[in-house]
Amino acid sequence: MDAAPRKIALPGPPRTRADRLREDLAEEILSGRIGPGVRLDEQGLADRFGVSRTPVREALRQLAATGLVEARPHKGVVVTTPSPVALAESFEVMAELEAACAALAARRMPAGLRRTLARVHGRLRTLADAGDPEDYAALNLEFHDTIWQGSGNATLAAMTADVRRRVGPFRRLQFRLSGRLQKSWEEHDAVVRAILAGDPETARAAMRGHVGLVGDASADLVRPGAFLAAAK
Amino acid sequence: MDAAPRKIALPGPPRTRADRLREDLAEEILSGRIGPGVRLDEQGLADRFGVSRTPVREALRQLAATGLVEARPHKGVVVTTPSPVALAESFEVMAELEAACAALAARRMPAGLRRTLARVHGRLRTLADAGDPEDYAALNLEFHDTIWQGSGNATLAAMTADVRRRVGPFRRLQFRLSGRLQKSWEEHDAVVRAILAGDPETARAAMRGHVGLVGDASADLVRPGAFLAAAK
DNA sequence: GCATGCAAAATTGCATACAAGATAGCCAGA
DNA sequence: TCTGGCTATCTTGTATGCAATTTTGCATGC
Repeated sequence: MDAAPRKIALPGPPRTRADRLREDLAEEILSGRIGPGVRLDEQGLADRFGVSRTPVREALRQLAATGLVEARPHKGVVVTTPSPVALAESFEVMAELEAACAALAARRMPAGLRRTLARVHGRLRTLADAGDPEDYAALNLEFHDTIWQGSGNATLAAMTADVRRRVGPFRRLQFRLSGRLQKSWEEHDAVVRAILAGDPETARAAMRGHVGLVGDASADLVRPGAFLAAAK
Repeated sequence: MDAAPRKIALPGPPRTRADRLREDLAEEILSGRIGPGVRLDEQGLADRFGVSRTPVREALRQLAATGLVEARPHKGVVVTTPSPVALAESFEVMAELEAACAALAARRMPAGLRRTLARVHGRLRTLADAGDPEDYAALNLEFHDTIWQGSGNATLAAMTADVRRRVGPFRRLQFRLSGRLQKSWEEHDAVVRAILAGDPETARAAMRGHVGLVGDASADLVRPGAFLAAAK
């Protein structure tokens, strides 16, 4: 006999409909498929996902608690439209958090992660030379993730990753701009040197400058159209 | 005619049962009245608050999204019991956030807030001399809040206040310890001097040291009994 | 005495029904 | 024609009932 289970038993706990809905909606929002200001109709979502309103409401409430959507009593929920000021503040927070990660990493990043960091940094150099914005952006995330891990503070790492995810739809990735890849790599290089040298404050300053530049804390980095799309 | 409304019209929007439940439960958890590890029974809460399970569930889902409670499918909701490691990490995050606030405040705190800061600082001096831990703790919060506002970054200020609130139940306030008030005030003094002098990095370092000491990032600052109470 | 398996109870997840508040459209009057 | 208010409709908030899963208790066998 075999009777191999038709459904592959995933390791995770049995997931509920509301959980899946929450993740699906979050993904659609963060990917930009559902833009800021769009109203999320409960019955509409229920129909679309083939469930009742109850799990939809629970998913929306969780998203509201994380700030991804805004819900006002009896007035429905809409995808959050951050003000330019709020966006600039988020970028500044991100810069400070990333900088803190770098500083802590400089103090206590384990040898294994240091080697990983150096390796990723080296591969980024190749991609920068090749001028490949797509792959550079992907590996760039891994670069930062390595430093988050290197902070030795999972809570801080999670917060940093979360803020970065949230501002993601509003960043304009400038990697396509001529020379931006090279400049980014040089900024990375300063961060890597400081971390490997065990110099926290230099690492912090270098990282803050790097992130602050990539997502400069000014209104003009808002992705054009994001707010227009939000306007009803 | 008068017909004065019997219910005072509060400025806020019409609140829903789930909202009130969420706030009430959050308050009970953060105040320590509902300790870590305590199971939150849906029907029990519904009976206690005189509502049905539906708003209770929505409140619990929101609390779960913020990390105050943990919900596993079909297994109920329990008040989050942070591990000693997670707690230490949170304290470290708090120190970094407070330090970032101080650094930004040193750069751009408006004159009005600077005067407020100086005034609060002066009153704290009086309370420290008088050796009044209660009032000192209260005004100490105002001291920090002034700096949060002074950062000019409402997002950062909110994050910092939130982290502080969450670790609140696990801090052991050492203001009662002899000499602690004086030492705290001296640390404050270094922060205030750096902010008023417009020296961001000195302010950052001073604040990090201050917060790091008040809630020292080591396991022994966990309030004794918090985990014992959690043990079922 | 202890482990194992089954059944019943309890609890959570979801769907449906109803209530309350908000929005929109219409009609009356100026 | 425009304005004000009223009603109809729609959406959300809450309650209730049922389904699904977990847990508990007991009986049975070793």
